[in-house]
Amino acid sequence: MVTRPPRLTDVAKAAGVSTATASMALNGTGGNRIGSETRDRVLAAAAALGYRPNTVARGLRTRRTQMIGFVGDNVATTPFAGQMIRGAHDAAREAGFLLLMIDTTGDPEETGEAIAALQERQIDGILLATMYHQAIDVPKEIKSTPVVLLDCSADGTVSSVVPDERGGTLGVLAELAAAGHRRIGHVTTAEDVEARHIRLAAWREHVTAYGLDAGDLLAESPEARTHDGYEAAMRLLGRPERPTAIFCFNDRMAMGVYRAAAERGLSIPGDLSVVSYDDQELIAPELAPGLTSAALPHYEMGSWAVKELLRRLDEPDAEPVQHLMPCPTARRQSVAAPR
Amino acid sequence: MVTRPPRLTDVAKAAGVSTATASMALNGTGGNRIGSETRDRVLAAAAALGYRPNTVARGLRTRRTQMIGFVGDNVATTPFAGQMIRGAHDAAREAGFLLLMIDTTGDPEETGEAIAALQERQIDGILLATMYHQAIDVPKEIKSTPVVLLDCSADGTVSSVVPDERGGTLGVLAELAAAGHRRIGHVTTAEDVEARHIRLAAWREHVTAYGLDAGDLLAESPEARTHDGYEAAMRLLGRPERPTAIFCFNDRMAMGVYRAAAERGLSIPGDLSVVSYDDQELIAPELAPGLTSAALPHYEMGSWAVKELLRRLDEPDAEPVQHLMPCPTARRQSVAAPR
DNA sequence: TCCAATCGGTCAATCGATTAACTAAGTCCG
DNA sequence: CGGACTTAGTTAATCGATTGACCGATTGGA
Repeated sequence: MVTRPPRLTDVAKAAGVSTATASMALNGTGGNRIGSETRDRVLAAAAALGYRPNTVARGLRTRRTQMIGFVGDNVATTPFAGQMIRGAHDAAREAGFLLLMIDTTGDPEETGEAIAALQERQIDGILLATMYHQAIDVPKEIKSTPVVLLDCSADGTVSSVVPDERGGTLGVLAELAAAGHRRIGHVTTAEDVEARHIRLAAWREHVTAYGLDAGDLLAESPEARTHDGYEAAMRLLGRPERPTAIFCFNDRMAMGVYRAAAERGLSIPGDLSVVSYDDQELIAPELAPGLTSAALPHYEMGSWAVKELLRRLDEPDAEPVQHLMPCPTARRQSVAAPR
Repeated sequence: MVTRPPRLTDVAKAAGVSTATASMALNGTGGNRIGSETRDRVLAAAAALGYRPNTVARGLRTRRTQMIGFVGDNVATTPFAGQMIRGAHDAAREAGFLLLMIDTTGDPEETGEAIAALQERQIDGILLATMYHQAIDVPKEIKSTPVVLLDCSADGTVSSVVPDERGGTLGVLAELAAAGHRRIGHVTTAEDVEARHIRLAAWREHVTAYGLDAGDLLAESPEARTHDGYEAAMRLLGRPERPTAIFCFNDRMAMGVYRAAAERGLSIPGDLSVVSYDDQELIAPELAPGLTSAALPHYEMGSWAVKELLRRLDEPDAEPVQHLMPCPTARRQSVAAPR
């Protein structure tokens, strides 16, 4: 016998009340219109029947689906920023929301379609996430739907959260400075991304404060892969007056720097200290010696974004907030005093 | 002026027909009851108004939400199996479905709650995924909801897809055999997971076929992290008659094996060939030399699972299928002929 | 010529909740 | 005693689509 799941009507009938009463009793709405004895009867009936509200029906009536759309460019599916989803997921679930996820290639048209698909499903709000910190245009498809940007920022008309790249950079550089380093090199990518610019600028500021020529200490490669890091480091370590420490654009490049150091016969951290950015879980702690790295607070950003979104659902007219999330330094063994 | 999105009524009015007609025209339902001229008028009106159906209302009526629940234990949020989601996501989207994701810690009670939360939302089916290939009990909460297991298997009453670990193992071992290796060691974990058992058994079968004693060639560590691989390899390479090649339980352990080889003064692949399992994108291609590894077909499994689920939505009485997905060998530079 | 089938639609019930408007009974107080 | 409140509910409209039942006008066959 196929029994369909119980409806509110069934609960109401079992408790001997109207569906209106049952609804109010279960949801605690309607102020004090429901007697406590009646409420108990309804609750008991619901429990006995194993009643679970049909949120589709509820959503139709209330225009709230308790679902948040998560649109990301390769965020969900690449190893890098998964913690962003985890953070969003946890914060959402805590508030009784679920994440409806769409991953895109980053193509604006595709993003637009994704947003439309989510809006058809009447999601309550949208999280727009990118894989790397960057500036974007908010798609015009989002008109009335509340939105929060994750790891990207726009024109200031919507809330957003991005990592505090400058703070993170100064953090790991301070680590080196505290160990006594002055000649700190930088190995970076030539790609035109926000992260590169900010990290580079913060590093430049730091070294020029010591009166050093940043040009002597900078090495750049076309991309940010292991091999690019290797190449840049080989060049940097081949210069007449080599740096005593290197700050890498990210952990992947740092892996290449480790390789280059080994090839040049330099031990880390004895001959060369290395710090980096991203604190990727599959790299930074796994390298030997463990890599000191500024952590991208993916989890915290995801969580913050959901909370901000929920806040805006309650107060649609609140001022948009541009949030900078701190990047704490993950200390490991790749830093020591220079020889 | 806040204009609410157009409803079917608006389209019908604009086209001068009833909502019934408009609905049928837009959905192509009702056979040939709609004249082609009328249909065009409706379509034009819908396009002009920018009409998008409210899928919540539709879902209430049709009992189909075009959403699939994805329940995973840390799957979504760890770097490892993200491609599983990607595969499921793409296959779902192609069929007009979206993924409603819940990540759990693997705790059965939590999983039960996750399933209930999804069922409340009237998802059409559920994908139950685990991070590593393992046997599970299908939660009893899933009664009437169609379900497909991803990277895990159960009692055969539901469809499932898991990697063909045996085939994958034999694949990389064949690679070594073709290069001329006989004494092939195995570095593995002591954890009680399906993957360990199958890979170990396939390896044992392979080496005993040469009349070798598997015990001489096996080294085990408590877990499967880099350091565990390092320790096991150090022991294995310290034995009197060391293997000419090592098959590692996974890429993480292989990283440790690389380190051990370097420490013992053995070059890869000159003195020692190494093959592994998982083909993790942040490890296998990034090591030097690139690591030959049996790839876990996460994407394909995710995609297969969704297709199977959709099939079962159409034919609920179809026989459940237990699918083995092949693990192709990713060839790199870590294999050469023995000295 | 007349009945039945076909064509091209419309009407109204329905999915399962929420909630504004209403009601009936009891209470309070001048 | 009577009007105003309070208490504890009920009735019925509503959200926006889908779809079974129905209907009037043609067409076709006997």
